[in-house]
Amino acid sequence: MRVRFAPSPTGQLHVGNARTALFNWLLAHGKDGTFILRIEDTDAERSTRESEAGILEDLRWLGLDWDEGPDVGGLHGPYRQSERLHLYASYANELLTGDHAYYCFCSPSRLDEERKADLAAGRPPKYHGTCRSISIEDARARIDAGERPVIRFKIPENVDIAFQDLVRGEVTFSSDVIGDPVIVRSDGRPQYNFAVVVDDALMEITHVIRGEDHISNTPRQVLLYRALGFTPPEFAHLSLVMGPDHTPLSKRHGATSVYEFRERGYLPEALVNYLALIGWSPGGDQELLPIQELARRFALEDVGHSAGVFDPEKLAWMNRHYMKEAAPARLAAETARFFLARGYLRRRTDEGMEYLISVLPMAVGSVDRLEEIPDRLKFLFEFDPIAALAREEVAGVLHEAGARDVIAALPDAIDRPLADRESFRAMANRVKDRTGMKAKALFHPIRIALTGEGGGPELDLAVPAIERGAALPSSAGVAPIVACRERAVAFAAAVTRR
RNA sequence: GCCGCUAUCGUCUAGGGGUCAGGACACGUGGUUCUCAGCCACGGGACCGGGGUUCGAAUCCCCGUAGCGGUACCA
Repeated sequence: MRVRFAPSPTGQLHVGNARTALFNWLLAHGKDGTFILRIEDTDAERSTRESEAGILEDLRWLGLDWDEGPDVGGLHGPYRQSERLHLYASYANELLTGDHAYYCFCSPSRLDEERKADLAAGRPPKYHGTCRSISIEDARARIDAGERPVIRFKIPENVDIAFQDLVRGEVTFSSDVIGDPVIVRSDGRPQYNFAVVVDDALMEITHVIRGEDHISNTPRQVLLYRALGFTPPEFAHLSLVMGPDHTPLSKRHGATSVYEFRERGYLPEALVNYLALIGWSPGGDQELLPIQELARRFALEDVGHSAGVFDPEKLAWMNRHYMKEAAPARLAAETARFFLARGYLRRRTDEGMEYLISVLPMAVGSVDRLEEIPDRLKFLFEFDPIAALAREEVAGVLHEAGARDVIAALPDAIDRPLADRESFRAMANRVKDRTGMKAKALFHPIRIALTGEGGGPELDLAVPAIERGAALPSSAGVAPIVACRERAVAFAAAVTRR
């Protein structure tokens, strides 16, 4: 089995296309097949090397590695259509001499008028076949005289073209609704439908798995295979991914490219797992599955027929799951950039990374994305009693019975750094004895005094983290962290002054 | 317009002539003796409409309707 993913390098990798790539990859890996990456860059105006590089990077990030492709080579290369132009020219010529194709000199404006007339008359708009009868000798003479024709493929009249779609079953089109398609443009570049057929045939692709938007291209491709003397591959058309309003997923729905998801702090395994579940079900009740297991269970027969809505909430849920599963060291490596951006980390040092690793677990699992972690841990690096008390969330706690007493008792109770859970608990007990406050009435004021926030990670974890951070030398490259005692003093003073 | 594809909770889906129509996300309620988040438990919530076939249809067939795709010298 040989499958391929064939993106156009005209922008970032869209999650819908990533899903197509994933399904191909899953099939290849579940069936011991070969996964090929081919770059469809015949649209010279829109294709760029930058987006090609970006797409390759995104695919690798997702873990969708390929066996043959533009960068790794292979026996069926080259793997960029722009480097295969001679092949298309040669096959176009074959079609021309075999009377399966002809030169067409019709002007765009004439074509446009015909199309409008067809539409107005309620006919399917298609090429009228004006140039079909021009002999190849006459055509060559006109070319020599300077005209620049396109080459069209002859669609036989009045035949049904049927193919077996591995996800949808038999699909039939009448050739009468298909006009003779352009296969080579006037500038000599091949048109999509033609290039794909030549490439898929030459690359010996056995299963073409692609988006549903290609389903109506398939009949003309099947005809092309036959005219070229190739056996058509198996086809499978995947339904498209939609936005919540059931229109094609686009920028106005939020993030749509793999790159954006990566930038926002989604883990690749979360995106992969989520994408696999749009339009496919592994069966059973278990949805959280590693990519290898997805591959093991994947079957085209189980792929759904209808379009799926992309649900960022469910992706977020999966991302939380995978963040909790990820090793802290990996998480720290992935998250450091966000801490750097916020200034919480001034540079990457071993000591700074160790600190990150120690504090990350209390934040992970309560946020949707890595990007949100610094905010969840903001209390470590930013402590400003005045600003905190200006917020209702914090100031409101002062009205709770005994809150002011607890806050006043705090500085003296913290007679040494609260380096671990036990010393924090012991300190809390001292305040409890002194003020008579307990449970919420005790801990809530302690929280605002020590963190400046009304909510946040468990104090058992948060307080020792503050003290560990405060003990860090400046060489650790971590933004200065104020110790608990100092915090308590400053906060109590701010409350009194108020 | 024409051609094609599609149709189960709000969303992703399982099921596929007789099921209490199952699960997940989201939502609601409660719990988790510091909070938010999380987590746990419980709960509400669906077979597009109409015909047919059948003892019986969400399931098969037909017709509607709706959504999507195509109808390019884009891919």
